[in-house]
Amino acid sequence: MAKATPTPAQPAGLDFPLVRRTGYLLNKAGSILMEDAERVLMAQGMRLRYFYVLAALESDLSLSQQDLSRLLHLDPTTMVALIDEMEQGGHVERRRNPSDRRRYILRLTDSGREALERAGRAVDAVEQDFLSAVPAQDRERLRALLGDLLADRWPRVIACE
Amino acid sequence: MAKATPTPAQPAGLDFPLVRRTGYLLNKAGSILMEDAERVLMAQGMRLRYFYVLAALESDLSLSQQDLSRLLHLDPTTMVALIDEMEQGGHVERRRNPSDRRRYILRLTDSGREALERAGRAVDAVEQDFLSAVPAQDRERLRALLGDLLADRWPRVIACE
DNA sequence: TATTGTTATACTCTATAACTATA
DNA sequence: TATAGTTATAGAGTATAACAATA
Repeated sequence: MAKATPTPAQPAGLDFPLVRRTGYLLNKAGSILMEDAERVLMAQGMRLRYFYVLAALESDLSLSQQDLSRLLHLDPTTMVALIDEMEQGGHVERRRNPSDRRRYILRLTDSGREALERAGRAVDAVEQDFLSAVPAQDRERLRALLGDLLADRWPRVIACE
Repeated sequence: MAKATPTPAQPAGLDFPLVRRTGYLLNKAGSILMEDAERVLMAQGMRLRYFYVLAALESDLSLSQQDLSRLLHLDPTTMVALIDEMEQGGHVERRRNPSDRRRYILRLTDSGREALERAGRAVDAVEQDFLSAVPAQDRERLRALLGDLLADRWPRVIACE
């Protein structure tokens, strides 16, 4: 509110019709942020989707692989390979679920918890850098708006236990 | 402002730490919108990146293939295949640039202009549907915020000539 | 019969290197 | 020498189908 920006969302030096579409901007912002995060995490031997899995497992919900794949919108078969890599990296453990022996219960290891924290700090920095063009109040406003927009779009099933 | 939303960006039924990251929300919003648009455009024999190319060519800037690839952040070699398809579909024409015979000048055909309009309406509908969860004032606010965030991130070179 | 995890496989997308024609 | 466009090709990512173990 304090900022006087009567000008439209048309940035310096670039004028083509897509730039005035919220959808295109949303898409672009998301992919830029993803690429930046991926680049920073790579330096830690980490990847963005590893980070997503670690973050999802932080809440002790007894998630299975397919729970995870639904939650993160990844194919179950790619989740197999993903968890393979993360288990080999020592960040995640597979235990059989005693009450349904088809499923695993995935658990963070101590090393996984450390990696999560380290990656979290890196991703924080990337996000803050990206969002620094806008005052803090607007950053919070943006987060709230996005939360509202996505409220009905989260995956239905997050089966625990 | 009229809406009383003291609640954080934590949607109904889903609580895990990623959901409170603006970066994750941005990413998710962008990819959902992209998938929705792709699905709708498919029914017209259209694709989202065709639409991007058509929209970029609407402004008569004498863009070459590499201009386009820089503008849309696509590899020059994928741009070749892309323009091949669109030329075969009759939406785009390649003409040699007389002042630099290495380059093409890409032009919309009449059919391409029609396809652009039709696709534009479809994408409008998708965006409006996605954004309908939020009042019009906030939609405009969102667009302005995203525009500010991206102002410094647009590709440097948009050679016209 | 349905579901979880798994493998093998095919398909799409993207990136790399080498070539041509122009500059 | 450098650049625009092109081709061939390799690599990553993703999706499909079939299977074993369990429910």
